[in-house]
Amino acid sequence: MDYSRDEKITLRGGLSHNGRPVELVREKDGKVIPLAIGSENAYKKRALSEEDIDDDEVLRSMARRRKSDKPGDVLHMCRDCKKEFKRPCDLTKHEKTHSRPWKCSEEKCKYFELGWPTEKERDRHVNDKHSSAPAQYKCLYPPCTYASKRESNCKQHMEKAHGWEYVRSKSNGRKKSQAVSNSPATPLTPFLGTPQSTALTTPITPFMASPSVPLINDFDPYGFGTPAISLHNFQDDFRRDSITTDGTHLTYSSGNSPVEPNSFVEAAVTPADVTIDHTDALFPNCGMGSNFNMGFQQHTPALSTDFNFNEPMFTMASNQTLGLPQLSPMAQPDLTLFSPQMQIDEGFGDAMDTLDMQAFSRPTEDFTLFDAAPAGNMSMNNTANFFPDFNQLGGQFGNGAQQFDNTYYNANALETTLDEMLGLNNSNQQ
DNA sequence: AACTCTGTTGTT
DNA sequence: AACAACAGAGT
Repeated sequence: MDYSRDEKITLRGGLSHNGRPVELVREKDGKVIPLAIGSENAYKKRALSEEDIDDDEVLRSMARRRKSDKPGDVLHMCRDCKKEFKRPCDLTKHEKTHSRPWKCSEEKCKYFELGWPTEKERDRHVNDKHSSAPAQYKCLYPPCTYASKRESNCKQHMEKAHGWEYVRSKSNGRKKSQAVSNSPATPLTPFLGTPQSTALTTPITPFMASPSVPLINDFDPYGFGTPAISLHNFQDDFRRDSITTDGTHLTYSSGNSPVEPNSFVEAAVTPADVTIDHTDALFPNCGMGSNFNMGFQQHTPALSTDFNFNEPMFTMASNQTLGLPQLSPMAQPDLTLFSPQMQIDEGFGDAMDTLDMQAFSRPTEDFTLFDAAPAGNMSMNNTANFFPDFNQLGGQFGNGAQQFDNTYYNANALETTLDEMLGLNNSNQQ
């Protein structure tokens, strides 16, 4: 390695300075570059067998800096591979790709020694390689039979193979397109249709939607079609921690992967531009885990005028009406533990009386739905009111005061909708 | 700062 | 094309 005259080699750090051992660094052009320390963890780029990165790689890495990075930004450099990160926590995360502390439990597996950078990756690996019944994410465009153990791959498949367009819940640094944020035109273009929920497409799903269930007109700009709802066993721990929609779909996702075949309520939704992201508001302390979130994201302004709150927001297939939003194509992974009695033309009674209700059988108290709350906030203390069928059957939610964040939606409008919904439950079952 | 989700990109 | 690994960014 050549060093020019404008460089200097110095000792930096030390436990009293930055908590790290003193290291030899090279300073050049205002940059501080740690010198190689003979680490056994020298960064191997993706392929673990690849050779150590060379100077070209360092330059490429530098070139990848974003334009938005200001010159004064303090970058945090990995001592092993010299990669830089804007946030310390990103460096911390990156360093895990060297230490790989999460080990596979299978002794014969190479990842028993090697490990994974994150628990999630380790779990995903176990699902991929060592699970006797790995979770599967299925393509929801019938009759496509694609399935993947990876949710992201399934999503990618549906986007590429079927033109599925959905609004990301995170921009990941990319600017949201106008179409997403403001214009109804693009997201509502009905071109390719929208994948149906798992309940509609997977043979294993017992709760098939009735083809005769009418669309909810104003909520079906995609021709999304028959709403359906599935009630899967609530057994094991409930580890999904979010349900989101993107204007077209609701999506469950899991806080831990792989997900055991948990059960959950699943439904197809008419694609109102609604994002559910604060499930705690609907399921306070009902045994689904404290991180189970569902909430509402307000309709995009341009679409709001089309939002007909006089129409039922949620419905379900069969003869049931549950106050549940319909779900998304990604309401996955595949759930293999279905109760045989969960048939479409049966009520919930049989199933709900048994283990399916266990998750709802927490102690509870009665509350008033939308009890006196400050304007703009809805305190929703009796979640069971959202699920009168459950309630009638003896299912109960735990109590817990939750609030919707009214920055996400128009509280009055939603309340109106919910009133309609509840009214529908009482008098308009299909 | 950890966790989470998602996009990008390398590898198979 | 699909799988896999990891980084960027939001919560």
